[in-house]
Amino acid sequence: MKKVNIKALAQELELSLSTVSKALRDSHEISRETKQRVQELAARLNYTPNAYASSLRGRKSKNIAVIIPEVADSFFSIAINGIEAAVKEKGYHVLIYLTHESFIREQAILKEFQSGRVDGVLISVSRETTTGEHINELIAREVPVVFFDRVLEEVAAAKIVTDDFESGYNATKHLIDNGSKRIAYLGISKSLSISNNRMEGYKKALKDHGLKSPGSDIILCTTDQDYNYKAVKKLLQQKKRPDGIVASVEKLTTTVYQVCQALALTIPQAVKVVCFSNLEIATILHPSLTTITQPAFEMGHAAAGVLLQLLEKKKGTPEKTRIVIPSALIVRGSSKQ
Amino acid sequence: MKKVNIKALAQELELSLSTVSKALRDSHEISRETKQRVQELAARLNYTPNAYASSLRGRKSKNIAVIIPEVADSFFSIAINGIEAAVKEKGYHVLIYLTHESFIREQAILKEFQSGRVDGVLISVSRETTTGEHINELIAREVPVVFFDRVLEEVAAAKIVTDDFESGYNATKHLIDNGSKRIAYLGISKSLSISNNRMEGYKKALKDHGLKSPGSDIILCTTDQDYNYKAVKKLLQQKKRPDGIVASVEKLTTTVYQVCQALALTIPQAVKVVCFSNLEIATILHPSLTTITQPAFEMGHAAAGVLLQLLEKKKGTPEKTRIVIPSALIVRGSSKQ
DNA sequence: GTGAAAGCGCTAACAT
DNA sequence: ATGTTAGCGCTTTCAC
Repeated sequence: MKKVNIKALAQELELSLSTVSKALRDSHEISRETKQRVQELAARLNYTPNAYASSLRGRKSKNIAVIIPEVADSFFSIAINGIEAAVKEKGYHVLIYLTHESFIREQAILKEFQSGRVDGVLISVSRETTTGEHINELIAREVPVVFFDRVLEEVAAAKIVTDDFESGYNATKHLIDNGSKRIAYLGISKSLSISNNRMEGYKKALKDHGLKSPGSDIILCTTDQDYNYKAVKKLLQQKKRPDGIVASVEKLTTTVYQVCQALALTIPQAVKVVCFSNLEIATILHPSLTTITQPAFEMGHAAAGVLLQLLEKKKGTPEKTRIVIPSALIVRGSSKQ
Repeated sequence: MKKVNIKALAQELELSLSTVSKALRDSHEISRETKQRVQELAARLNYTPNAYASSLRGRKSKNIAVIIPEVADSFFSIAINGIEAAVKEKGYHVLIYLTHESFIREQAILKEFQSGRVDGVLISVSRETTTGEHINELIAREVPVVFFDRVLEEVAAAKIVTDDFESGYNATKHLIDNGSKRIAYLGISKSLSISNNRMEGYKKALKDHGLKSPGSDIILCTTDQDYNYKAVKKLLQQKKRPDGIVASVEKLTTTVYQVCQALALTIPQAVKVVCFSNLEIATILHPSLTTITQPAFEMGHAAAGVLLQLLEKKKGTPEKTRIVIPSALIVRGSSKQ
């Protein structure tokens, strides 16, 4: 099939390239009549402009990158829905990049954005990421970056987050209110903003209620589920074991339930559990799972919204918007008194 | 920051554009010495070629599109992992498009690919899709298309599928073997390949074992979870209700468990359940869920592999590869005798 | 109201 | 071994 580009249209209509181009973009300097002829033919031949040719001229590809640790995770997949919803209206396209929690990959991915593959970047950093050099470099090249969920405070860029500290606090307080005396915290990184903030909230709640947390009650989980299983098992096999668990990420739900089952510890009688999770299926677990549910869709949607604003405006000073969308504690069976 | 492009490099080194270009691509017609100088400077200035400029010349953007109904679904999100793994090595980038099960959106999305935004397309069609016109049009424009999971048989393109018929058969037979006498099937579309094939397997299994299925035992679920809940409830409230359920998609798991709980029907004693699902969490449901688990990662990986082959080869006749990767029946508590 | 021509960044055919 | 040039498809001055 011969390709239909502006040149083809122009020849067919016996007009010049520029007239056709202008007509297609509905320029006021083209007569109504000509516009109509052009647009009609374009529709008939199913003309679609070559996005990257315009990109080359105007240095905007209408592509944005979304960099996340993982897709197979309800928070991130729902966030993508939000991003897509916001972006679609404005005609942008979404490129997905997975770091699999590796800083090296994150760097390599960002490197590719230095010459116009995408107009802007939405990122939730890997759990290994401790420095923002790679991101600053991108910003220096005038590629707008917006963080969502997992942010790097040291980088001056817009950030969309949830109230991690408060959520950690609330989750912990909820367990205390329901009778837990010794509460463990399952985190995923020493450096990650969300994990840390949630942990600080946890510590504050303990402190406010006169409870102490032996260092051994805080566990950093890894991407290796076997390792996590063993670590949690060890935690719950102690003579004086915790009677409450705050799990800071969804992936740990299965681990906690499995370990409890293996050790014949009944939830919530022996151990009460709250998990940060967006899994719809939490309702049908046994017992149903008390969760801190993050506004995943809204966060994705807001992050994309801010990025689009940055993109459509003239790129003045990098905006330092900060939006906080609260999470909700949804009480279910796993934390019952 | 001033942009570093080939021209900048050339000026700095006092070489011509083409020499630099060739040196960067490690051409044999450039002296070792020059190559070294060029590559050194490029590294130092952090030069990244503008992908879309090369795209314009060579009409390949190194972008591929993945079109799926939904990301917040374990099958599709795991499939994306497989796609990403296959594609990354070869330096391709992944654009994600969600149809939300709408045919109209699917058409609109494909339309955008007619002029080089992506080099190739991986698609799992929406449940509303019954015709392949939009896809054929793309193929006519020489954009390679590979189907995975949800295919359209009428379109001549490569297809990566799982053994849906056999899986439907096995799931049903498994329930029969475990004592179910009346088995319902929850599908999602009259036209969709997977739902149909699974249903045909279900019907065949019933027939082979001398069981009949009143038409009312086959329910087509929608994207409206409330509707589904009511439909399944109605199904199980009948005087002579089914004692087995084959649910053809993951989203229906929650519905089935909730309805059973609401009606005080114990799984598996009152109703046995098998669900097509890749949810890791199936193991900790109560009872744990018997599943048909699809090779999601492998299917995504294989589909991307075939597409890359199509892309790297000369685009001769559109290959009609068909790869079938079997699913596995994983027996757990929900179907116990 | 329409057209000619330059140029976005890069590559490849064609000199030298 | 290195350089010159044309052109990918499109937009945008700048002429007419």
